[in-house]
Amino acid sequence: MKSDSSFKESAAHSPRLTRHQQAVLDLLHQQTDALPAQELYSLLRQRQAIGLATVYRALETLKLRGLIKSRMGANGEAFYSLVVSDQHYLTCLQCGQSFPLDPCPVQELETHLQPSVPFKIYYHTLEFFGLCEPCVQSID
Amino acid sequence: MKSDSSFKESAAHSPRLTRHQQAVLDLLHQQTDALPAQELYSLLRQRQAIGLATVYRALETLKLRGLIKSRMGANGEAFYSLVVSDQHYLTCLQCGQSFPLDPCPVQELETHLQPSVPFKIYYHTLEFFGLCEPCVQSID
DNA sequence: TAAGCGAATGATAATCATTCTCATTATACT
DNA sequence: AGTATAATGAGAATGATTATCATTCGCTTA
Ligand SMILES: [Mn+2]
Ligand SMILES: [Mn+2]
Ligand SMILES: [Zn+2]
Ligand SMILES: [Zn+2]
Repeated sequence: MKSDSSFKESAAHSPRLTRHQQAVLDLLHQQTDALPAQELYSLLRQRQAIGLATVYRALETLKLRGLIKSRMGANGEAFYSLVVSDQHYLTCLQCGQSFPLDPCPVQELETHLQPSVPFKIYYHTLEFFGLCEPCVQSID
Repeated sequence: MKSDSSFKESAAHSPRLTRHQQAVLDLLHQQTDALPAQELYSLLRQRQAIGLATVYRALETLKLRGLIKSRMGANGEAFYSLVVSDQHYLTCLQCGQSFPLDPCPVQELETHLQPSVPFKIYYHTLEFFGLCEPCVQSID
């Protein structure tokens, strides 16, 4: 059998992913950082014909299935990544720079929390905000 | 002396808050939940003349001073609240409903983290996403 | 107190990510 | 193949936020 670079979903009752939904998911598998929808759209267009609305709809579908997640950036754009990725940041309110933080400090918490709530948890967001060293000084 | 319902800022080097900035801060002191800028604008207008742009600028100023914080809602609108408030939610990806979660599970973590990073932490965001009980079933 | 000046304000236009519309096309099933 | 259903794409619409820019405010100084 020949190798298959796509990542198939094995969910029991969910309908199969469409070609475009699969393409979006595959693309996210190749990324190390979360990307905005518009950026994913540009990257996808380099390889195939696809509409922007379709990208947004695919992202919505994948998110409802618990395969990907999104975090809202400061300027109202959403950044998408795989649910399995688990990266958090310190973000400067002044210059906007983000500094990665690892490991995830709430992974264990989520595991403990899940059994105690009537809610199926897919993922979490966690971010710290403040001022980076250079910006703290430039405020004076 | 007569009582003063406003909340004065005692920062050492920061310029005094303007009348409108103070009004925004006072209004946030009266809220139990985070509110979007547009909503704060409506509430403020009931008591005084003020421009929408001024509300946004006041919120930005107050945030840079570490007095208030904001979290981005799913639809791209920011919700503002006092930094001292510390409330997190479980949010359903399907119906959008939010369920409060207390106490804050990372307050202690933030305290431990602060000394180990070259960054002045003002506040954090933490949110869990997934499906609420009714929505889990309606998915099938 | 009057003049001067930089910051703050407000009305409005511009921006821009996201969502909506609807006609067209692909897919699943008989 | 023929029909029902879902997906797609082009472009318009939406709506929160930001940028403009002329005016006003607050404060210092003569
Ligand atoms: Mn995490
Ligand atoms: Mn908290
Ligand atoms: Zn910074
Ligand atoms: Zn729900």
